[in-house]
Amino acid sequence: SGENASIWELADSIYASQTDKATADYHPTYGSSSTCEQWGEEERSCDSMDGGLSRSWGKRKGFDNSIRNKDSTIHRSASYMKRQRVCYARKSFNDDEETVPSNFWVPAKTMVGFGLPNNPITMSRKLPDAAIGPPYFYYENVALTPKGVWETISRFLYDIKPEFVDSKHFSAAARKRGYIHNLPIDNRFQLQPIPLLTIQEALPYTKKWWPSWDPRQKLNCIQTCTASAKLTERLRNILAASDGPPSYFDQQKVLEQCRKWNLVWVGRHKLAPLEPDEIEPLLGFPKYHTRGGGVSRTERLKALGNSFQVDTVAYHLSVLKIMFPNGLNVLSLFSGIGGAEVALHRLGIRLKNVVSIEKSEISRNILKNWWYETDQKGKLVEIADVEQLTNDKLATMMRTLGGFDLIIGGSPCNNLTGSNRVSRHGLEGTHSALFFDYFRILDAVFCIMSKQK
DNA sequence: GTGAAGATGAAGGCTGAA
DNA sequence: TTCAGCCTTCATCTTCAC
Repeated sequence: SGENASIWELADSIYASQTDKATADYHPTYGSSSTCEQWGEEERSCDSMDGGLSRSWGKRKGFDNSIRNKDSTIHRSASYMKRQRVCYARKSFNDDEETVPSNFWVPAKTMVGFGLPNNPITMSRKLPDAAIGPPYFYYENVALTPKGVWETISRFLYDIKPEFVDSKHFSAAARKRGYIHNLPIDNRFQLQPIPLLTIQEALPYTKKWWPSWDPRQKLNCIQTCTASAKLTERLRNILAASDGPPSYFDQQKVLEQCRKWNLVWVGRHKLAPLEPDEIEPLLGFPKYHTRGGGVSRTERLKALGNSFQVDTVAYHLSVLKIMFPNGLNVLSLFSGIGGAEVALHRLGIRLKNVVSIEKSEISRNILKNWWYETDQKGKLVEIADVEQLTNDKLATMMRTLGGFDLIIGGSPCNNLTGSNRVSRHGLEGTHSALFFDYFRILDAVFCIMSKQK
């Protein structure tokens, strides 16, 4: 700790102190003047809409202005990414060395973000001028990316530093994610009912069969793949082979698979993976949210594995309720099965107009079904391809709707997650490069709305 | 064509002992 | 302070049965 400590170190420290019921008297200021200057405040101006990148794209430190006039796909080129990396290296050694700790971008171990419902942290943060809303935006992705990814994301998103949160604080399952947003952080509140925080509470039928030698209280991160029936059968045979408790060796072998595949105890010697109906409430969705419409179990699991943890996101979005008593116009990018929409709805925030961009037809149908089932009064516009949302279309749409109050989404993590053994290529990866479309659209919205003021 | 099953590790944070 | 060992991770691809 100390003056040079990162906000997460401070948050960690405070959280630990509060957990220990010790007196904590920290009032750290996020982005104090020195830090803010170091990270640069960019002039918010919008001279033109060429490519919609005028607000900050061409003004990134060390960024080649010639790039901004090229096709939007240019940002995915290897040379561009190389330039970015060089830019970062230079900046980190020259500009920020003194004020930004070397581990600044490492998520703090407890991952409590700017506090939790039962342990709110009293702090204020000063956003860079260019980032101050409205409109408000909220960006999400996996916390444990290859090195350098969050620095890049943060730099594009107006130098706002990410808030890392593990959803194990909101759920019985872990989900380590980073969030960058320009929302206020005071007076957040939690969704009701308060979620059940242990496996045995969330899945009470497992309690009867849970052996004393399985110490798990929390599930690991819910992913897109699931264990096969044959694997659980093999584990059953191992366990059934011994009369009494299994040997220590067998216990460790079984526990390794339990952790790897998030297996739970459903009978004597019987383990099973989580079913979609069980995952939905763990992630804060209504039960059967992804059911129906001919969606297979595999597709449901994949869609759920790619979604938000609703309680976590809703806690961050809760500050919008008092700010927008009449509801919100939402631009939802990479919507998936509608984690953002469900979070806002559960918070009691009216959805006036939602423009949703989602590639998967299955996910679009799930969101559409939820929209009608919950009797939404607003209008839902679904778009399949993010690249089809050109800046001209965006401008037209915003004129019709009166602008957006919230731009929210988590871009694909396929090339960032540690689970990917084949193509963990960072933001250069085919899927994860779509982050730059998130930025392109966000920046265009900022520009259009600043013109309208 | 569709869905299930199985094979495919590296990266990076955390921890505790030296 | 260092380092070995431990742990976790919004996945991808091929094969095979139906």
